[in-house]
Amino acid sequence: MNTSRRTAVDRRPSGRAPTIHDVARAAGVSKSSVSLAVRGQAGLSEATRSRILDAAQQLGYRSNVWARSLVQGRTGLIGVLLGDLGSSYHRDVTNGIEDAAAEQDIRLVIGHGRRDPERLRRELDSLLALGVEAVIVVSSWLPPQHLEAVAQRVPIVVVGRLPQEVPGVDTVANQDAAGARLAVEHLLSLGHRRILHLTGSSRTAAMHRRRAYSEVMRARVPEVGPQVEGPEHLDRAQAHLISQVLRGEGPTAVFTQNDRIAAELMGRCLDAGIRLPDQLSVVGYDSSSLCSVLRPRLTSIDQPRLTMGSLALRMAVERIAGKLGARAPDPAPRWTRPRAAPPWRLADDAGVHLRASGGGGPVSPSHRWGRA
Amino acid sequence: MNTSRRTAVDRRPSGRAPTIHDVARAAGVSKSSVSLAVRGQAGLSEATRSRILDAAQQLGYRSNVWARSLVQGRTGLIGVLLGDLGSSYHRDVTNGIEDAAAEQDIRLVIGHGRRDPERLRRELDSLLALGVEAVIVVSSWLPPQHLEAVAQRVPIVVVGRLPQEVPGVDTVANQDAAGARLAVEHLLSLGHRRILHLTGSSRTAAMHRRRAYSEVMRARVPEVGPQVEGPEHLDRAQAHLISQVLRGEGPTAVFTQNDRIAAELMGRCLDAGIRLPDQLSVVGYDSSSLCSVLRPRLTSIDQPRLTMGSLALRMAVERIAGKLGARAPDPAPRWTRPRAAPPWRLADDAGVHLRASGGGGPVSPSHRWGRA
DNA sequence: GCCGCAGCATGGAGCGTTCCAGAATCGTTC
DNA sequence: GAACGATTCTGGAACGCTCCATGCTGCGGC
Repeated sequence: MNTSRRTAVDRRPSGRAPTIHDVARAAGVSKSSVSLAVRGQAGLSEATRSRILDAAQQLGYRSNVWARSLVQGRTGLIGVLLGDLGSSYHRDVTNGIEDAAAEQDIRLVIGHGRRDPERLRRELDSLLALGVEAVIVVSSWLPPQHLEAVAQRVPIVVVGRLPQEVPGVDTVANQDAAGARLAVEHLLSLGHRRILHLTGSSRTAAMHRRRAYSEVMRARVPEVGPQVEGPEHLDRAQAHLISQVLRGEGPTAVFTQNDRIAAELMGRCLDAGIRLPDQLSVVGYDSSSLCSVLRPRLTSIDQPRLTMGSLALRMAVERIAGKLGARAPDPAPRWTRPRAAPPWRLADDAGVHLRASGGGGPVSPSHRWGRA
Repeated sequence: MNTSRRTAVDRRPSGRAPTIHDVARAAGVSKSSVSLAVRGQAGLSEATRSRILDAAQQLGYRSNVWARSLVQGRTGLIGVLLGDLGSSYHRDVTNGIEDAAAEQDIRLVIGHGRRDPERLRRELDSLLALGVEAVIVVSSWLPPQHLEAVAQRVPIVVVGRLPQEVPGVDTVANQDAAGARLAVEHLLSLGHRRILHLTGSSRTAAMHRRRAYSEVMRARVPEVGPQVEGPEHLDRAQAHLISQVLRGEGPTAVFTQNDRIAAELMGRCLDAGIRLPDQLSVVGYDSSSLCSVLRPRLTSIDQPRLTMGSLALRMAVERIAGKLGARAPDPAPRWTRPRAAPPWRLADDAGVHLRASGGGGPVSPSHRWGRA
C-alpha cells in the first residue's frame, strides 16, 4: 500500500513541496512543535523555535493553506468580485480593500465579472467554491434574489447601489445625490441656467443623480426647470444637442451621468467644431483618469473610492467575526453605526466632492476660474 | 473527546455545511459511493447514483475543494498576477486568459501588483501559498532571479518582455520591433521625414521599439536619421518639442513609446495652442481605450491582447501537464513550437498591427487619409 | 525525599475528501 | 450446484495540518 501511495506522490508537481513532517525530521522535533513554531504560538523554548524556523527556511517550507483551513474550518479568504477590470474606479476601490486587508490577516481573491451578470454569477459561485468567508461585490449588476440566496451562506458587502435593499447584504455607496447637487450648483455658480442632464442608465445610482439634478434645477431655476435626456436614444439626444449648440440655442451646460458619457459628448462636440468650454460646459461624474487626459480637462465629481474599499473590507471582517460568534477584532471605529442587527446597510457614508479641472483648460462658459 | 471536537464544530460558520457523510447517511450508502456519484465516475448502478444525487441535492451538498485538493495533490488553480488593475491592456489579456481557461477545467485566481515590484512579489507568494499550479505574470517588473527561483516550484509564464531570458520561464510578447516599424513606416508614407521618438522607459519592450525606430530611420531617411528623447528629462524634451513646433521648426511627427505618453504630449500641445494633427502628427503604441476618446483620435499600434492571454494560458496548462508527466491535453496547436525542452520561450509570435484612427480626425500632416 | 507545578514537547485523533483493495452480489457457464 | 467473472459497493488509509490530552523534565517547597 505504500507503493500505491507512491504513484500518487509521483504524479504531483516535481520535487513535492516539503511538509511539516520534513521540517520536523530536519529539526529533530515532532510535527506538533513545527506547527507551533511556524504559527508563532506560545509553548516552545526560544532555542527549539529558532532551530525549527531555520530548518523550515532552509527547506523552503510553506504551510499548506488547504490543509490548515480543512482542520480549522476557515480559510481567511475574502473574495473581491469586480464588475470589470480595467477601470480606474475598480482599481481604486480594490486598492482600498487591499489596504484594509493588509492590516488584518486576510487574503484576498479577486474575481472578474466582465460586465456580464451571468459571468458575475458564475464567478461568485467560483469564489464560494474556493471557500471565501465573505464576498465584496464591486458591482450592482447581480440580481437581488441571487444575492439574497448567497448571503445566507456567507456575508456579502456590495460596493455600489443596488436597486433595492437586500436582506443580509451590506452596501457601501457614495452620496450620489450630494454629488449631483455639487455638479449642478457648480454650473449654476458659473452663471449657467440652461443645464441639461445626460444619462446613460436607469439603474439606481443614475436615478439618484438624476433626481437630485432635477430637484436642484426646480428649486434654483424654476423658470427653466430640469431637462433630462437618455438613457434611451442617447445617441440621438447628443446629435440634437450638438445641432442646437451650433445654432446658438439650447443648453449652455451639460451634467452627465458619468465621465465616459462626458468624454463621448466632448469628442462629438469637438468633431462638430464646437469650442469647449466656450460654447458648452460639461461636468462629469466619477473623476476618472479621463479627466486629466481630455482637452479641455473635465470637471467631475470625485468619489472616495479608497475609503469605500476599506470600509467594505472592514464591514466584511466584522460580519465574519459576528458569524463566528466572536466580537469584532477592532474596537468599533467611527463609521460602524452599531444600530440594527442584520440586515443592515451602510450607504452614503462616504463623502463626495467636486474636482474642478485644475490647470489650463477648465470646462467653463467663456471665462476661466480657479479651483472650486 | 467527542465533546472537545464539538467546540471546533460549533466555532465554524453557522449551520455547518453538509459533508459526504451526511449525504451517505441520507442515501443509505457508503461515503465512497457518494464520492463516485458526485464526481460522475463509473462503478455505480443508475439507481443508487440517482438516489445519491437526489439526497445531495436536497441537502445542498457541495464538495469541499480543499479536502479534494489535499488528497489529490492538485488544486486546478492557475494564478494570474496583474501588474496593474485598471488598464485596458491588463483587462484584455485577462479576458484572453479566461476564455482559454473556460475550455479547460481550470479555475483562475487573480492577484494584483499595483505597479510595485515589492507588492508584486508578495502577491506572487500569496498565490503560491494558495496552491496555484502555475502562474501567469502579466508584467515584466519581477526581478529575473526571483522569477527563476519561483519557477523551480511551479511553471511561470510571463506576458511581456523580460530584461533577459530566464530559465524555466516561458514568455509571450508582442512583436515590438515590427510594431515600431509599422508606426514609422506609416508616418513616412504620410510624407513625414523629421520623426521624433519619445520614450518613457529603458526597459526591454521600450528598447525594442526604440531600436526598430532607429533602424528604420537610418535606412529610410539617412539624411535625417533617428532622434530619440527620453526616458530621462522627458518632461523637458516635451517642452522643447512644443517650443520648436510653435516656431515652425523641429519634428513634424512623433512616435511615442506608448499611448499614455502620446496622450500627455497631445494635451500639452493643445494647451500650447498647437493644432493637431496639422502642426504635429502623433502615433502611439498599445491601441488603448484612450485612442478613440482623444481628439484628434490617436493612431496607435495594436497588440493582439486576447490572443496573448489565451496563448499564455495554454502554455501554462501544457507546462503543468508536462510536469505531471502526462502529455498536453490538446493536440499541439500551430503555435506550439515543440522545440527545445525547458527552458524555452515563445516570444514575438503574436502579430501586431497598426490601427489608424478611423472616422473624422486622423492624426496626419495637413491632409486626411483613409484607413491604413 | 517526595509532592506539586510549571514549562516543553509529543503522539494521536480528526478535518472532508479520494483512492484502492477487497467484500458482496449477481448472472453465466460448465 | 460449483466455479468464475463482472459488477456494484464498502471500509480503511492517506493527504498536511491543528488541537488536545498526556508525558516528560526540572525545580521549589514542605
